[in-house]
Amino acid sequence: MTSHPLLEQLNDKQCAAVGAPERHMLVLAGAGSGKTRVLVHRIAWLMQELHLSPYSIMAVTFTNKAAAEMRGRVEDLVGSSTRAMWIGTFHGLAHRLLRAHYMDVGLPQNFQILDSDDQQRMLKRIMRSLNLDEKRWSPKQAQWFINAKKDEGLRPHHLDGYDFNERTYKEIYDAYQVACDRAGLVDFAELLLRAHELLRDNRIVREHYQRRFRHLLVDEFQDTNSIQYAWIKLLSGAGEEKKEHQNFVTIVGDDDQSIYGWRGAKIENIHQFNRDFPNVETIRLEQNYRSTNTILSAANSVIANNSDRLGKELWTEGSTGDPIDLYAAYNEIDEARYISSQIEAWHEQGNALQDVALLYRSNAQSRVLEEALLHARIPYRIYGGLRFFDRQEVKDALAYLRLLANRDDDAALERVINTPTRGIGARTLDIVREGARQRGTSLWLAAKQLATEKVLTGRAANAVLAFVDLIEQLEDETGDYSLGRQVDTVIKSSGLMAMYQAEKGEKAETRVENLKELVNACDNFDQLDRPGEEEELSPLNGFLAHAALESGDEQADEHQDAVQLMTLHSAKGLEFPLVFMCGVEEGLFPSQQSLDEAGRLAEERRLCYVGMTRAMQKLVISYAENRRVYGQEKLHTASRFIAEIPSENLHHVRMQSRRSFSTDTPSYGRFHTGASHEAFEETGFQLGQRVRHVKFGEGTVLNYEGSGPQSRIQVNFDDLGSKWLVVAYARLERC
DNA sequence: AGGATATAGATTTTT
DNA sequence: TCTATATCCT
Repeated sequence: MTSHPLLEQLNDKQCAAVGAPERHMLVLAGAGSGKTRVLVHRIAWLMQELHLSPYSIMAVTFTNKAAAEMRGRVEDLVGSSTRAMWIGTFHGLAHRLLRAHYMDVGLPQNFQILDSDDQQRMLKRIMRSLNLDEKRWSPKQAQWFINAKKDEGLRPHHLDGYDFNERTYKEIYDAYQVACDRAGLVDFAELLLRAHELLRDNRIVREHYQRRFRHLLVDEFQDTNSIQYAWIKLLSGAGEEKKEHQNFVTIVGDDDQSIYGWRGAKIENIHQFNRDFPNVETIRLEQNYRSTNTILSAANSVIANNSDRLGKELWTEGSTGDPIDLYAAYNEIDEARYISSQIEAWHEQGNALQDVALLYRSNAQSRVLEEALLHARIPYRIYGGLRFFDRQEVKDALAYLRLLANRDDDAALERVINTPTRGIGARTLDIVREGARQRGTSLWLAAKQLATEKVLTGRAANAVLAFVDLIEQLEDETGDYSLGRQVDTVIKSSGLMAMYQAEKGEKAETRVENLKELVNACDNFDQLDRPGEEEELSPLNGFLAHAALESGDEQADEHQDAVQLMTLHSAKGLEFPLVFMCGVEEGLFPSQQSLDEAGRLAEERRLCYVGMTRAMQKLVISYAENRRVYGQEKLHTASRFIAEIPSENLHHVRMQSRRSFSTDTPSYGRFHTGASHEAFEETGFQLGQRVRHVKFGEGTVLNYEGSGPQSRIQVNFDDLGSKWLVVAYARLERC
């Protein structure tokens, strides 16, 4: 292949993928192998070399962030607009399809999207109305059930309902769907399912898109669920007879980084792809441009313990690098302190804090880490908190807007009919709900009718009518306002702003700020600036869709130099020079629950692989031998994943560095107040160490008091439980 | 309507 | 142990 500007600075494998002739392709892209680069260059190649119009290309991702990055990089590369290209998330593109064909799928033009919080509230109401035993059936489980079925492409009538549980869930699913349909509401799973049904059942629509999209590219393919895969298959026309058009699908993914099986991702889709699509060329990207050799060989060794892999081994031309530090902490506080001391050392050597990531298995672990960072005055940022459009006050405001856009939106009405309180209590609402149920109408209409027909009387009727008036008047008044001004008026006239202003405390102040920020966001919301949104959609509906589908990840002050804290899951796709993997203990990572179910352990191991391969220069793994879990002190052992790392790649950190324990705040921490750690270590024992007693047998050092030979030491004996002993007399042996 | 008290439940997350 | 929510009071 002769050199081409698009192929410069790519390795052979990358070139093969970018410059391939038109065909189905499976790109197995290992961590840090330049996956996005390949995708972006491939799209540019299709346009520049194969002279394809951007109109005929669709690229699908899972997150908005990935979609935005891809579009930006393609535009930089080709230097022209990619507006006609469909680049987006599965949900975003499905939404687009439904908007364009709302009549074909039986939705009102102004249908709205329910996020998972809305969905849960909706289910709660429905389950109440079905008079289900609330002890036995929870909205959470019902939500899980329904979404799982939708992800499998199943409607209530597909369920046989043989067992009692399923029969009840089926009933809930049914009632929920009826309620959503009546209110013009679509949940996330429904977006995908409805779009799938549209393509499946409507030949004209399907063929239109098949003709249009000659090339389909799917990122993070290992995370696709059944309905997403079915979607791709339909769009590509795979397996269909007599086609006058030929479509090509490129999937990019890494089976070793599939960590979302628990929410329906089907790793098997990668295998299935080879069966469903003819003449697939598989290209492996195994050269890693991120990590040191040490980190890669450790990660390779760990993942090698999984079976059924497509097979891939990362390598690098880079240096060996430092060994992986392994710190066996006495407890979680010790672990956090060790980490913060290491970060201080890193920072003092002139390195940036934002280059450091602390990764943990579960969110609950962040608290202790935060305390230690706070104490050491190290700034930090936690990834994946509550997002802007998910905040209570913002959702309240949006619910008013939704009601303006669509009076039938029962979920929105329920949320704000008495927020702020306007004398419409539970009793009145019950009557309205019942009325709506009997008449088969929306809550809005029922409320209005019941109040006018004097079914509701006195104060209740007046309150309901006042609410009805408020909404109708708001629509009249703000109908031709700019979006920002409209929202501003709604927030003020509804009394929302006043309600939050009346509350006191820091929390209330932020809420007021957030409401103002929402007005700001509306002012800055420019639909014309949004590629792929050229279909007619009112500014209000455009903004509501934006809020539901892109709930706004980036928080403020992200430019401050700060350590990043996040779960292993949210670290996927990111990289950091220095990475700490914390709490690498049996029962925590792999998690206890994953040990019970087949296949889950392998996913935990992939998660470990993902975590390790985030590190560029240095990886530090730590675990605590004692950890408080739900208030209970528990003994933990090192995770099996640690034993899967070759010992030549590991460096066992034996002792605390001196400075890490020079803390002068005695109240900090639960243990060893008074004596210093160093003084204790003079006794020859360490916290967490295994010891043997002539009579009591073997045990682990838990705690100590005092220093020198007179110090007392607490040992948790394997057979007898914990005992306090005086070091000088106990004649303990190390073992 | 709001404040105090009981009780369950507690991986992982994007859209 | 901590938290979110449900229920019970006033």
